[in-house]
Amino acid sequence: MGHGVKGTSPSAAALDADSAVTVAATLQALATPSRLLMLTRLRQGPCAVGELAEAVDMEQSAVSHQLRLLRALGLVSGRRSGRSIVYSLYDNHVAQLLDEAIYHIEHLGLEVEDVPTESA
Amino acid sequence: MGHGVKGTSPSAAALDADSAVTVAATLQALATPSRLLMLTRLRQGPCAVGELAEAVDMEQSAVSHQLRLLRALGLVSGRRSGRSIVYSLYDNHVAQLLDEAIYHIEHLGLEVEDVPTESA
DNA sequence: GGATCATATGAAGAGTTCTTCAACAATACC
DNA sequence: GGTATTGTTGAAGAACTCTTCATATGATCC
Repeated sequence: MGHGVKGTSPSAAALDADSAVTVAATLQALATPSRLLMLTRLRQGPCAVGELAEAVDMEQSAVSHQLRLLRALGLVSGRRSGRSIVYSLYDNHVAQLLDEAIYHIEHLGLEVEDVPTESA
Repeated sequence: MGHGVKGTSPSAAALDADSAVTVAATLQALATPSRLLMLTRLRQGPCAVGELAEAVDMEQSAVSHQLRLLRALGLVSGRRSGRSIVYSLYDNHVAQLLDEAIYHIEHLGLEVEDVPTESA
């Protein structure tokens, strides 16, 4: 069936209102196709801005704006190298977060189910 | 330090534009404090709408609207029980996604770092 | 120094999203 | 049946997000 959660397992996530805000802000960063593409590209290895823009097919300016967001959240970091600036994922937590998010989501009970409240 | 990604590890997440949209949509569902609180509450066990509203301190109507979204994405499901409707996380992928997201994010290089592009 | 390349930044507009309020629906109780 | 309870739904507005265009900064090359 693919349904039903085991109940409160040991590592159940608990969250106070404050952490919720922080966590939400970070997840927001992964919640856009453009950023997700940028991040998965970076997950494969460091990459300069222009290159990145091409890889994900966005304007360079747009990429730069998004990079700023990602930087502010501590998800990526950039180092200048000659004229370009090379970005990478900040650390392995970011890489794993990405991997796991994608993995779980692709194994979910495939989107779009809207029957509001049907009784058997 | 706490920096640097090992490069392309075996399970590197790859994503085409289409999946990116799907994944982003789902992550969007986790990217709001209200929904995050609702989900972590549900992660502890099933719960009726009213109860949930109280638990996360939101208006019932607001909760209902968000539940609809979560339902549409296949993250939660509701079963009528008498007058109330009891919601639960849809399956373990959802629970794990939540746990892992929270875990990784709480172990990230703590938010807000804005130095745009510093050279060494 | 002046031109050029690579990136960042600011402002503005279109499009979304979240919440609230008011009304509606389904169930239970008497 | 009528009334109370519990949830859902729709409309409307405020707030926020993403992209684009134009311009600015910093580094390199001649």
